[in-house]
Amino acid sequence: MMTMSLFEKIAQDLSNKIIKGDYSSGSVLPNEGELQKTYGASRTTIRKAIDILVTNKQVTRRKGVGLFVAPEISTQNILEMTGIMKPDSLSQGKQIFKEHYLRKAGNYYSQILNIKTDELIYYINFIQFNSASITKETLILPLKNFPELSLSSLKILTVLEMMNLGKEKVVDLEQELQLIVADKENAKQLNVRENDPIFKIVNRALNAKGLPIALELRYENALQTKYVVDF
Amino acid sequence: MMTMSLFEKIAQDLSNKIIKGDYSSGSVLPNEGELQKTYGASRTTIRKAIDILVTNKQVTRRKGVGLFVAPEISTQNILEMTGIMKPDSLSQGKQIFKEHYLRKAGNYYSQILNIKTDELIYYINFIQFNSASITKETLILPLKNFPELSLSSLKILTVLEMMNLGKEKVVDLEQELQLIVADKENAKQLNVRENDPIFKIVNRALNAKGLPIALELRYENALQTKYVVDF
DNA sequence: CGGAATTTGTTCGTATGTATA
DNA sequence: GTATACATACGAACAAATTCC
Repeated sequence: MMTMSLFEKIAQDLSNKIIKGDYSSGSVLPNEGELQKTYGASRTTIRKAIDILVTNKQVTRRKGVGLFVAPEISTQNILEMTGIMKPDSLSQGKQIFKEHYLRKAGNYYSQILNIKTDELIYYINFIQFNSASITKETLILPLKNFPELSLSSLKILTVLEMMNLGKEKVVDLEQELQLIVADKENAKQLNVRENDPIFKIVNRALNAKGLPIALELRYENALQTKYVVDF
Repeated sequence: MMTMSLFEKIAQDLSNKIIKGDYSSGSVLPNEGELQKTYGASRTTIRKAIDILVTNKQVTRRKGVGLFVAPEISTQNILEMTGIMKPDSLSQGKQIFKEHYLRKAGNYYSQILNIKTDELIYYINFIQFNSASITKETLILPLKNFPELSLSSLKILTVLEMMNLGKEKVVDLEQELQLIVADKENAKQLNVRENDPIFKIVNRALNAKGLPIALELRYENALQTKYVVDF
């Protein structure tokens, strides 16, 4: 029987603990210093052990922050990602009101929102910084549905609250979650490289008759986010 | 003919590449990890190869930083060290305006500057941080030569430009380059240990008559600087 | 907003055990 | 037996990102 080297044994042990659920999914692992004490090993050895787990996608590292269990994607996670539910830690993020303007719907949005191509829409861009990731949100609101919208008040509202400001109430939400690769613009705004995987989430807010009254686009770095899937 | 061992062959190959100029003088060599991949050898072997080059003074090592080609000292280097010429990479350094005050010349400076002991001089200290090293500059300007000096504007000026602000133009520069050991004060400011070797550069700015009108002292860590000489 | 503290990232320094020619 | 080569392991120094106060 081959004797395992120390760093392999530590990797094995940590892997078991993660599988057993000793460290809650999506939350922190002890930092390297703690692990050194726990296993009585040097930092080099600890890091080699974690290298294995990172390769196996069981653990993710974030410089200046710490080590994290890489969780599977779940219903809970999807709800948080799509903005239906916000985890406490995420709601602390700094939101920056990037830009907003009125424009004509054009072919693309007129189809989705079921309006004429020359109808006016509010086009609003947010960038949300969390400790974990950057999210870009684009909110598209047809002017006719939101005639009294005060753009200066947008900053403090969640997207859902905003949608409910309109003339018609949002009673349903159609959602679409896609894994796409970043184009040049997304790469810059989300601080990732081109062709890195990113999540695109489309929320269509519907009224009681099932007609669309608002559209929300969200982009989120798929690698840095805590929602990890296999690529 | 003896067959060379692997580490000797690697040393030979690296040496050739340095001589050929594949790695620019004073800049980085691939790190040990890269060299392991390049030569398909273990770290021990790579280190033995580099040991040879270090003994031959072709390479210097800096813990936590990397491997460097050890350049000879040259006219170019001396010009850069003395501040006559600034290499592009060095000019990016952060300069901190440490302290400045008016004081009497005293015996020491009165002799060098050919003024009376109780004449007033500006005494100005800079600390310059580069990624490679820390340089301390002391500038001594007799008040009578620089009556309209605005100390708040000093930060954005190079020492040479500053000297040319005075009543009398600098037409010549006497320079002296010494290798000394750090005293307590220098050790602290340059972030070296006491008795570490440091360069001391004295620049005497002279007017048309050959009389000194300003004095500049520069101290630089001789070990961390890219100008490498034998100790 | 700036500086100190924390944490991971990177790299060299050193030592030891093992296999092999 | 000795020199060579590889893998492992512990340290230290420096760098960069982030968080905290």
